[in-house]
Amino acid sequence: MTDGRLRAGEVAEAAGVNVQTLRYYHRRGLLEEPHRSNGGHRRYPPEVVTVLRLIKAAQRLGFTLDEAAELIDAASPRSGRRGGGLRRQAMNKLTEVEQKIADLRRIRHTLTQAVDAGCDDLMTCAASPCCPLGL
Amino acid sequence: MTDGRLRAGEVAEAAGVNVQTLRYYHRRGLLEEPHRSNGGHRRYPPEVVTVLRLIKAAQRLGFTLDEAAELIDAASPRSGRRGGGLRRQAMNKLTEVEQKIADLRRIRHTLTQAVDAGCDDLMTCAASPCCPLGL
DNA sequence: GGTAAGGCTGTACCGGGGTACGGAATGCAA
DNA sequence: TTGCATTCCGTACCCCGGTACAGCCTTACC
Repeated sequence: MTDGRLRAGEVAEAAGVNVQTLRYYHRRGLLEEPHRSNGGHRRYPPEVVTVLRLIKAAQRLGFTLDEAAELIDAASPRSGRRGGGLRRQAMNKLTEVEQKIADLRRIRHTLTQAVDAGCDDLMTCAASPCCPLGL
Repeated sequence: MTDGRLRAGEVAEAAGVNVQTLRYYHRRGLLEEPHRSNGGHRRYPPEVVTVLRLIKAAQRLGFTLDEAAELIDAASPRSGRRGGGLRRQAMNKLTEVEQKIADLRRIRHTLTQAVDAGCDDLMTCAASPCCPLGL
């Protein structure tokens, strides 16, 4: 039946995910259950591939799956609370990312100090007053 | 018996970890099993608190528990392969941290673009040729 | 209508870092 | 010595993001 609907394997292939991952996303509520064939096989509309790509893009941007679900929900035309959702969440995430960068910079600084101190024995280093780890 | 040895709860309290976490670290091989009382209770030497603080510091620096175990092992005076271990691992981790910072900067860039685009409907945004998410 | 590829379900497992529970035994102070 | 806090041990469970397997069923194509 060439009705434009896709089988699970085709969706998975097109989106670059595992078929099991599709089921996992259904369980997690990230994807709606599609219509089934008489035999119980899922027949996906092609749009689901875009949704999957969105999820993957959100993950790359540091969103968790729950956050990705919220993003998709906020972006859904069927969602009552349209407008501002995506933008607001992206801005919040931007703040988180800034914070992570700052944290990592501090970590980098500490590691650099540890390397520069030529500190090669943690117990001795930890006991010394100049220990960059601040124990 | 005031012999300077600490009970599990005292160690946990001093190091700011859960008592269960001590047992977990023993299982993971991060902490040596200490001497036991006649009744089988662990009596820790005070130094173990420093080791725990080292583990926590290593975690803050982005090391996994396995890596922390290696660091402690490399730092132990009883370890045959002293010298260079800590420094080398710190340098490796430094490279990883630099990479993470670069990744986050790219993410920040993309998020900024998404916010600037005022994109508030993912499906529409994804379909547009100017979509910063690059779907 | 046969057959192979693909899909269905439930369940278990991975790794990382723990936390919780229950029942018995110990430790310690009054 | 009594009584309460603490610790013991094994085991199970948590979150996160999946992945794997077994055994059966459907679909698609020849």
